[in-house]
Amino acid sequence: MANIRDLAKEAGVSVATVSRVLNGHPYVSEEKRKAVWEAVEKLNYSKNIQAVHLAKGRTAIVGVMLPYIHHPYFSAVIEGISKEALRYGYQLLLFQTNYEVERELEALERLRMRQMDGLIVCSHEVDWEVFDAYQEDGPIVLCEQVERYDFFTVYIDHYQAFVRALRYLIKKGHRRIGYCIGRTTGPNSQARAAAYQDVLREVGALPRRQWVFDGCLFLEDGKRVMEQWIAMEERPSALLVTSDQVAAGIVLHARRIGVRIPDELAVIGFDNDPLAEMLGITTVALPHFTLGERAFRLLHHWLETGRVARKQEELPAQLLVRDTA
Amino acid sequence: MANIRDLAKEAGVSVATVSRVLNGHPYVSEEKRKAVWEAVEKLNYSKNIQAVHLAKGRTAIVGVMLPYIHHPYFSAVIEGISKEALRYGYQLLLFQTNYEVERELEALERLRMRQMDGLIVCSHEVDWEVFDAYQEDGPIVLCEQVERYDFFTVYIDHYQAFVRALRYLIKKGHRRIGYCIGRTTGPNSQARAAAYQDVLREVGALPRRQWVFDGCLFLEDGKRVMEQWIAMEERPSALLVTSDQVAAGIVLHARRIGVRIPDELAVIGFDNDPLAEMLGITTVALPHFTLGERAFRLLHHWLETGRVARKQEELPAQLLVRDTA
DNA sequence: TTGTACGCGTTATCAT
DNA sequence: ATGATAACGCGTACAA
Repeated sequence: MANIRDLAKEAGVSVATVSRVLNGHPYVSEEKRKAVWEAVEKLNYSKNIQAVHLAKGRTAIVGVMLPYIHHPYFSAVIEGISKEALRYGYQLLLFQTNYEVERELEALERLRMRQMDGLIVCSHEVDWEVFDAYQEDGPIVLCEQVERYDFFTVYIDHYQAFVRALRYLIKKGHRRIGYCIGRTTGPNSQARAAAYQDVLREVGALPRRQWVFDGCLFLEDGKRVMEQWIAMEERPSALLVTSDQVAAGIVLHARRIGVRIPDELAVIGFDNDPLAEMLGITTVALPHFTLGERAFRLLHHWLETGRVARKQEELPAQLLVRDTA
Repeated sequence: MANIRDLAKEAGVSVATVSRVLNGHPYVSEEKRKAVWEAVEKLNYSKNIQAVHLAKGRTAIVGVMLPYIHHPYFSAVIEGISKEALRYGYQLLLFQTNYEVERELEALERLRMRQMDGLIVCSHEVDWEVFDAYQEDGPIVLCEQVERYDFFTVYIDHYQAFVRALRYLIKKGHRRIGYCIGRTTGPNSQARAAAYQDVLREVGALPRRQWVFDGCLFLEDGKRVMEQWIAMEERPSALLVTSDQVAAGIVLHARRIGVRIPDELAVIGFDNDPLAEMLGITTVALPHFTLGERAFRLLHHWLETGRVARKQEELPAQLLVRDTA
């Protein structure tokens, strides 16, 4: 493949001039400019972007760390990131981790190796401490509320969102309340657990371990929850379900087996997935797409200017009352 | 940041030796090896991957071109690609195109600039001719059946899949048959259109333009289709719906407005989405995840060995009869 | 307006 | 086993 030196020879100019022409710099005579472009044409030249990256010390690539892609929540976040990245001429490098520590560390190492200019972490397993250690290698944006460390973050206040949904259920007269969650680790999950404890105690209701359903991510998990629920001696009368997919699974399976919702079981989902709207599921709308957008913008603004208005940004959640609670 | 020369100086060896140690080459004395690793530690050294890429002429990065991410079909394909990429130590660079020609060309230009070793095209708008022109710049895998050009392809025979579903409907006595599709352009869509024409004519039934519903991608589109259907003077008695999301939208809205399925309207979805299973939707199971896997493997095998068993691979589709047709 | 020369950080070849 | 040195291809400071 032809390189910049071949072009220079062909066009009868210096490599510096070639570079200037290629990058649209001023102070190049029209005839040399023309000669260079003709050489480009003739030699079928194309820039080697790797060399550009090396020479400039930046890549206009942003890494995206996330456990899996095939999930409405994460694919919405990426879509938001992607849209903004496109807009500002950045590219996205994907790091799927499956919540494996090994994978997460590898992504961080890539930041250290300067493969990308920054990293957006959608969700993770390793401790904040680890991320903190990598902050000197490049800007990192976390999609969660962080205490004790000084990170760039864009987040939803899951504690408050949970509190609001719980209070709503309590106002409706519920005291036996449980919830479904994707996993129990991770700050978002822990915030929810705390809210659950706090609010229930507040009204003298009993938080029960067996009313917390773990591993709830997909539609099928909702079916499983419903099967467990029906088999229980003491059933909760209401469930907070941190994914509308799961909530939909619950509602659909309930219909099938003749459990009346919300009379026998009230359900509040999270996300405001189109599926929740279609099924009339009461839900806490979460701005996932916007979360991705803002995460990218924060990173981008930092990369381009070296400063930001504020390092933390909170996004609102909103309870949408429909038919299931 | 410390570089390899700093290491050499610190360890009292040459850069060549440093490189050997860093890459685990043999023929290095134990003491020098130790000295180098100590220098790495002391100077907090990390490789610059951009320089590695430049020097080696390859990146172990694969590009993925797709219109959007936030859709069950595409996110399943990526998940398949991602899983295999992880396994073989490759990284994924995302090119979201929104089916805009401009974006697609940009992705191809990136291949030309050697930003990645190869490209997987999940779906696209531009003509095959364009892709053909870029084949010399790196291996390209298309996820569709291609005639007239010699591409790497992994595909589902959508013509046959459609034929089989249509024949099933006809055997059930349906003659007024329509279908829902994501878009009308693109080889997969055209194969389906051809199957529709061919099979209906075969039995003397009438293919009708107004029974072809375009722009059907998401759940909400199913609702829209149902509203259009109910408003029709002459309604089809059966619909092939090329996305289970849309099929679910149809089925759910039908329930709501009291349209009996399959009696008044038979529905066959595509994908075998969990939602289809939960709703008892008859569907044509399509191996999206596997498609992604195979696409990556094909590319990977070519990159590593320079040859493949065969450049084209067909994946099976299977009709799963449930309750809606 | 143009060219020379060096820097970016590695890898790889070729001596020794 | 080890070291000089030449690629890899581009950007740019500096000089002219």
